[in-house]
Amino acid sequence: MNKIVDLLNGSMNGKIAEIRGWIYRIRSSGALCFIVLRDSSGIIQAVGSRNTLGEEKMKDLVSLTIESSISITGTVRQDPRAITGYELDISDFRIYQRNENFPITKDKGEEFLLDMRHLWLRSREMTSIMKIRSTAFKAFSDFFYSNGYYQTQGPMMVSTATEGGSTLFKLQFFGEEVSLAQSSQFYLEVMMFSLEKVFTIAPSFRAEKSRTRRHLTEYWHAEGEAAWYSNEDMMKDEEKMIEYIVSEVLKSNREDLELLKRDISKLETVKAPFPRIRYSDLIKMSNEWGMSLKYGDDLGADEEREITVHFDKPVFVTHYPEALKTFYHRPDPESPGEILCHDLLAPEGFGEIIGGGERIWDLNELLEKIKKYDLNPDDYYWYVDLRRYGSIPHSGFGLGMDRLVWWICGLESIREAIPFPRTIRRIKP
RNA sequence: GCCGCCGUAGCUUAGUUGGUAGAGCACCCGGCUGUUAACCGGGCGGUCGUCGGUUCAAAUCCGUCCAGCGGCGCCA
Repeated sequence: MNKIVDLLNGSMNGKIAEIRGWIYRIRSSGALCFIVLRDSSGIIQAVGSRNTLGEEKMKDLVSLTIESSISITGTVRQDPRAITGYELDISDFRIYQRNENFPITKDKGEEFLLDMRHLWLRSREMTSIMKIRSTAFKAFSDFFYSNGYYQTQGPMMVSTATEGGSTLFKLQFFGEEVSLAQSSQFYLEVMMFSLEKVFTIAPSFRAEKSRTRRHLTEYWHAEGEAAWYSNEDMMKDEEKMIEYIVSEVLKSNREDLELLKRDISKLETVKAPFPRIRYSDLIKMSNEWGMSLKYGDDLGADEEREITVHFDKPVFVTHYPEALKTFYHRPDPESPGEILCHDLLAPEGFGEIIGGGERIWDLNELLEKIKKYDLNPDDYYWYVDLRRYGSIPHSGFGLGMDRLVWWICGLESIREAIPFPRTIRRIKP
């Protein structure tokens, strides 16, 4: 048994091969029939002729439908007329399943394809995106493993909010109301006290009623937390991590990027270090670029888009005003009113893919912040305990893996970057 | 939550100043020895999202509800 990709490099030319997979295209012209077969490695055209196969078998072959499963034996032959440069002269075949008509044909709308996602995932576009996604997930883990981090896991059913109260998915837990995790950050902070440097890749759930091309209600959140790290230390790991993931995709998925018509030159410039811009400086710069932002304004999606087009690589925005971020961020002792945090904005208008920074590690400072944000300290007793017993400076980050894949692939919507998107109006398939 | 857009055959859609619905794909039948989401001939397929209103007459104008998409906010 051969993989299709192995028939396309010339080494099998003139030899007998057997491949199996699914019918990607089928056309017949009387005594000839052309089948483009697909497997996970690629596509190749196979040619059946009545003269070779006989009337009966030819009829069997010609009447097959898109996505029927079949194995084909034949002779590999180089032919410029074939879609991938080589084709297979069919000497024999075995049908595994003869399909009813496949629901997906050409000219399908986005909504229909989302309903048929379980079948649309077989398309060449989705296959390429999923291969790139696989590379990205592997590269993320590999990077942190080789930089002294341990992989760990937090719970997905939680009783504590990380960010705020309004965006939680509630569910019943033996009579008690609990919620789905919005982030594993607090649990990573716990694990940090034994493992020092930790990372996780887990789903996060947000019940925000977002209706944009960059939001999912269930997304894959890649988070890290590192003991003794400053904000700057954390950014250094992150930029190397992003550079590594992009370089791994460029190495392993060049053909996939080409199939997606991604401008590869836009990815080749993604090399550390990335620019770091303080929020206050960004406000000044943005006014030179014609935006009317004043200190204290949050960066909206339009502003992010406008900012990122001035750079050919991702850019860190640091030192936001305290009021713009949540309670656990550590204020900068050297710059009152500002916090030691960073967002990473992906270029070409894709915008925020990482949020991170230094965490408050002083007990009283944290307790004051909890009070100031009108939160109940009892809900956070274990998080507060971390500041009670051997507290240390530390930093962390959260990366939206789907947003990363969305940007690397240059996709229209983040829904294309995940196999089974969950949005405000989609829970199937 | 706020703002905008859309809904016509299984799918993608055309439909003029209101005059009674047209195409491509898919599907079925037939043809074709080099097709590239082939081509040629024939066939099947519509409560024009729902309910109501205006009118001699509504896919078209008005209102309602339903469904979807996008933008903002929130964030990754």
